[in-house]
Amino acid sequence: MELRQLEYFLECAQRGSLTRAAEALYTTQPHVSQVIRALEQELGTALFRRTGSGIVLTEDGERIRFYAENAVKNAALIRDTAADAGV
Amino acid sequence: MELRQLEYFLECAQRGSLTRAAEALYTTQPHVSQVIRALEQELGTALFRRTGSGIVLTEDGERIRFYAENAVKNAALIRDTAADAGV
DNA sequence: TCAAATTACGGTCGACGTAAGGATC
DNA sequence: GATCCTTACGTCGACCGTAATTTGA
Repeated sequence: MELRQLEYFLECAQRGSLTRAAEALYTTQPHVSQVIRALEQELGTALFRRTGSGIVLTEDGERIRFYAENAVKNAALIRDTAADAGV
Repeated sequence: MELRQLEYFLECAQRGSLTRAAEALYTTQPHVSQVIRALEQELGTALFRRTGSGIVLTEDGERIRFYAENAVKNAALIRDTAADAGV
């Protein structure tokens, strides 16, 4: 598991679409699909249900979302702390 | 920034030595050195002071440590949540 | 049938190891 | 001079993009 995967996951969860997430992340939709799928395989559970017109969080996905946000937020705090220290 | 870098950082901080951290992480000491250095460059600040007989956290390093622990802990919670869901 | 996701595949860049080179006590 | 960290360098695998295929309303 890596932070980038979690960032991709959160963007997908927020937008409800791999295509929109890919745009927001400045990458391609197949790539987002690969990253999410790798995360699901690593965790051994589906995070989204594919609906044919987008994606919807599964229960597992919703449970994980909070922790993913925390992890990403703490990474941001690290960057902020380092930036403040540099000033 | 990636979780693996933060895990390396925490192990180094805890052991006070790149060599010991490398053993604990099942990798080589030059690799740990590279990872830490890349993190320091990305953050634009030194996290450790090199003493010739090990390493010591700088003030910036100490400030960041707490957030790194939080990020890694939340990643662990994600794994736990997924594992419980699988049961 | 059409939009959205998946699979296949290839190039390139980074992760990681080995070997050699400083630095500090 | 022994021990620790750093630099240099090579290889192999992963990341990410393009193209083709599949899926579901």
